[in-house]
Amino acid sequence: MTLPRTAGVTLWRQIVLNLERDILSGAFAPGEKLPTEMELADRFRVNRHTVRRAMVVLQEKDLVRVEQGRGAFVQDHLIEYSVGKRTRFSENMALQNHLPGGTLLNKDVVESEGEMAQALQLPAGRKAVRMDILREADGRPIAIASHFFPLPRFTGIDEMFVQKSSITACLTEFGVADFTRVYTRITARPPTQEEAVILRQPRTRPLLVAKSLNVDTRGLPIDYGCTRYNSDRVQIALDKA
Amino acid sequence: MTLPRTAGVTLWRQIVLNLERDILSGAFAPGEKLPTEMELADRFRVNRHTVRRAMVVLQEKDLVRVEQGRGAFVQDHLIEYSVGKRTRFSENMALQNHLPGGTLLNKDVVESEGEMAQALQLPAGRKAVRMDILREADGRPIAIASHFFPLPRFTGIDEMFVQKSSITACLTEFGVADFTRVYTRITARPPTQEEAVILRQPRTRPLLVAKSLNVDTRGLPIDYGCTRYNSDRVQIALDKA
DNA sequence: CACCATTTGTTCGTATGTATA
DNA sequence: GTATACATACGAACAAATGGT
Repeated sequence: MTLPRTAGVTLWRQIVLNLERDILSGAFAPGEKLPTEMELADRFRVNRHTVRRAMVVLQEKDLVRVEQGRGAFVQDHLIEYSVGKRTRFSENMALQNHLPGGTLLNKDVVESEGEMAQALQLPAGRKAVRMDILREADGRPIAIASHFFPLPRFTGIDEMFVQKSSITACLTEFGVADFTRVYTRITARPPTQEEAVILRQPRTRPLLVAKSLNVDTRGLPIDYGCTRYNSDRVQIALDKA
Repeated sequence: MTLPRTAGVTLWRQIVLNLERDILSGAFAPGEKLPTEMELADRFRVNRHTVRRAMVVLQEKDLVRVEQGRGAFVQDHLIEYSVGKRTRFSENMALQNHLPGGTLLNKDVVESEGEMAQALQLPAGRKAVRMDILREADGRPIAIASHFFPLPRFTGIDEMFVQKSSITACLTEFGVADFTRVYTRITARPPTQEEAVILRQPRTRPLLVAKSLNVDTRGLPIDYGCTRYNSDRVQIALDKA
């Protein structure tokens, strides 16, 4: 394909429009790898730099994402993770027609310490159950959630989760009929190697990190959590509904 | 300093406790560079691996952040950027005793297109004013905000911002007595080279990206924005107040 | 642009102590 | 006691990112 070099539109802009059309029309499917920059340069009969200039624009438009050494990929549809007073993982996924999943990666009893102790108002010396859960949607990993439940109140919740595989269901068993989100604080950082492997994402893509506290109906803290989302598949939504 | 190798505490854990104490006591100030891994290894008379192991733990505790090729730094206090129905930059900073600042980086008139057009409900062919603003707190850059105001309603708002340097004040002049946040969607991605330079951050540290829509009291969309926060200095807070 | 020193990141291999069956 | 498994600790080399010349 040879692009007209006479019209009032620069070559790189024509390439942008061309690829934009192909992506939006579905000729390149979401998640699919685009041809390499050299292949595109050959196809449009231009220099590779001209293609690169177009790719920068496509990235700004969130239509593609480029990974050094791997290639350019059509941006996947992002799962919207809604955060509000009543945030429940399963409900959240169901609302968007995603099949929720959860695997217990790790469980442990830890000393009260640092942020976790402060959030749960745990005095020094008291302990908490830590559970690391891999969150999945449609069979694909989307987040690693570390939850801390204060002891002795929630003794055995880890064993129970293996059975029920739902935190909400477990809490109900412990007499927590309802709970609400007190706060959520969101940051971003690169993943550790382990996190990248578990979430099946390149180390160059950041994590969205949400730290949150849930309390029961009496206002007692019951669950401090730190959830690390794959930022290629998830966006956090705050709708004022 | 030689660490006891006989006690019931492993070497790397002793190093964690040692550095933790020095950071919390202020012996290493926030933002300061720690000694290199080799220097710490010499100081504690251990192998570099043993120091690295301790650093992993300190990172998990959010006490330090490590940058390849540069070193390890004591984690700075994070500015909390609160997001809610009534989100105003200046108020937000003032509440936390930060001195707010804003510089107009760039202004432009753009065709309605993509997400922006959809959010502002702008038909094809209509235009909008785009303003890129560098947000600062205490003189340090914390975010780049791109705002889109629909035309013709807000003709000249860019000129006005140069005078007033406050979006809220400009909107008041245009008869917008009050406005509210309809939604905020948060993602994360690596910065472009330009963004990294402007925000004075390494390219290895991610941006927090918040896309948001504001409407006036009649529910008409007036401002679509895409704000890119330096994730080393800012965390987004959602308090249920 | 290339080149270099500094610093962190990764991967081999090796040795040792400490539980546990 | 012995065998096995696992975590701890050290050593050397190389890769990758950064910053300066």
